[in-house]
Amino acid sequence: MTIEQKITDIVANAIQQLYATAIPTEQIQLQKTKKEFEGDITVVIFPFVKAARKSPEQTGQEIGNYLKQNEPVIQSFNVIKGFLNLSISTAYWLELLEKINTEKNFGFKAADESSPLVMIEYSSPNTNKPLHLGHIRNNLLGFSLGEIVKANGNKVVKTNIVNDRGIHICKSMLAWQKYGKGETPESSGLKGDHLVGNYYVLFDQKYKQEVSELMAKGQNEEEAKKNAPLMLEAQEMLRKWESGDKEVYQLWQTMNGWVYVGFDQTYKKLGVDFDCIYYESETYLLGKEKVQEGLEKGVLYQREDGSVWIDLTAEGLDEKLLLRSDGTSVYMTQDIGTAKMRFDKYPIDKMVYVVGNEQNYHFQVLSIVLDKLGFSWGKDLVHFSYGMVELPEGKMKSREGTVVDADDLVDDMVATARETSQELGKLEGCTEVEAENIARMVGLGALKYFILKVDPRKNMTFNPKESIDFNGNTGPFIQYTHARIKSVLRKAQEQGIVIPSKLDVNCSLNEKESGLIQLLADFPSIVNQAATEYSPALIANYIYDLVKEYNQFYHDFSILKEENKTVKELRLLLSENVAKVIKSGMGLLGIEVPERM
RNA sequence: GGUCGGGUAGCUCAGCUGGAUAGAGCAACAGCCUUCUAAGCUGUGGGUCAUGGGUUCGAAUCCCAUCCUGAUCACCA
Repeated sequence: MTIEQKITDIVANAIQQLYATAIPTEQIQLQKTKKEFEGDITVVIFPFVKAARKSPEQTGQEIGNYLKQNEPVIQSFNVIKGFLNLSISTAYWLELLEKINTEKNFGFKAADESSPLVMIEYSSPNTNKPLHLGHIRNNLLGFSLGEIVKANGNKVVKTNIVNDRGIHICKSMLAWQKYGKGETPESSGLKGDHLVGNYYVLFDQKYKQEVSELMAKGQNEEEAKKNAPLMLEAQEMLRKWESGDKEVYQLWQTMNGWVYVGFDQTYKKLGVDFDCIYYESETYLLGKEKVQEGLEKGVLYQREDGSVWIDLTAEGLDEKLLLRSDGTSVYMTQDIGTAKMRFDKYPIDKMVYVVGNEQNYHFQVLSIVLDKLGFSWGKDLVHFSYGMVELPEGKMKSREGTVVDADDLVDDMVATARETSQELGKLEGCTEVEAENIARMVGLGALKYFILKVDPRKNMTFNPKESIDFNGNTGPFIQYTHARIKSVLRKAQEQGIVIPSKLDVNCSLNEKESGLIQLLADFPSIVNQAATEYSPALIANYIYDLVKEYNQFYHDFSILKEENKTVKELRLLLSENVAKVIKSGMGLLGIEVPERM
């Protein structure tokens, strides 16, 4: 039972005793006491004044008195306006810290056999271009959500659906075939995904040329776009692919292979991974089957031209296409097939799709479609819908070359971290390998934290001209604090100090210390909230608060030079546990923390 | 036009299940290293919380309207 629950109960009793009124516990509002007032926990009195028929101040006094008499943990109180500020006893805080210290995975719940299985789909790249900043947000959010859901006692399966087929893939294949002169990653030294991406861009350029030529000859834009030879060729290529043309298929395999090697490097660099990867080329046919089933069941209907639709007007939505008139599949079809494949393999209790908010409508429809097709989890699938990453000028546009490449960005961040470390002379005495590993952690930490600290639902702005900060509310600031604590702990060990797990009950506590313990104690509920709200940002902001508070404490009080032994031990134990929570919290964001930096 | 988001300091963002004088960081300026890591700490300036109404003891937070902005409404993915 937490102190908050305890106080809530006693406040309810107090109101019952003092005013003979039963008050629902939801009406008992507790909050942390603001810094400028004395106390740790504050009870908001306003909701009770009606029952008390007294002024807020008087009511507060009466309830305060009752609490103090009936709960030894409450040491003193004061009432300011309608707020009852309670000071909690030192003994309570010390015990709380001891308890936190005993839990190695403090704040985390372990999953067992009977835990629900949550599948999280994220990343979901197209194989025609390299990953960019938008994908980075997706990948970081997906990975972090996985960690958070896991930490809340669920089994998690991370999955990825690779969009490896379709007209867009054929475009880069065609461009390579026509203009590539046999270029390979080996021959050019380019990363495979970048190489393929170049041909996708090239296709677009050549295609635009053709379109404008046709328009010059008198065709309107729509006609020209349809009739451009390159587009016709690409479509022909897709048909050949679908009919299993050997040459096309081989080209497709070769080029996708290049891309996968590139993606794997990027994923590895980002520190994200998957438990199972699906490929659209392997699932889209299954989707078609499932659509046929739906047709037979009468859930779907076929038009005269052979196209298959679902009518969602009863749900307030439109009619939605599931199969084209020529029998080829669309986006939705593939999702249905992938869903079936996953469902066959895993006992999925909850499915989470990490996909941008531009696809809100798609998932609204998908949920209903899956439900109608008989997937038990279809109805309450979660579309984790996150906002776009925008540049100061607006949306990133690959055709205009304004995309921020994922590999470049990570490399830049690591390089900046490396330079900063050198400038500050922080890594003297480290081996080159250690120094490089720290630069990697810090550079990546800066990028990851920058992205994850903002509310995922909101669009965010990234300014490539202003590099991501390393000071203030940033990943490196948090990592730095962790390194600092570790440094103190190392020194303590060198001095032969053994940090006790039991503290002297007579140990005194200053405000920073009790405040830190109180913050530490919040961690489990933050972890829980992050899962129910699907928000890594909550974790990020919490850790920042904790770290900010710790740095003030660190600045104001010395630890190893403290003369009072019990106080010194307390501060060490406190520091150790702050480091522990920093590390596990950052772990939930997929951010590593160094021992020194 | 329909549907769904978003509008908080010069900039990037917290706060949004209603509670005290709306918070951080960056940028600017001024301080703090013979003391456990200054990637830190302290201070100053900076706000009609888009606008107008409403509900309430109390509204950045809830409701309504308006304005601005984004996404979406494809036989694209």
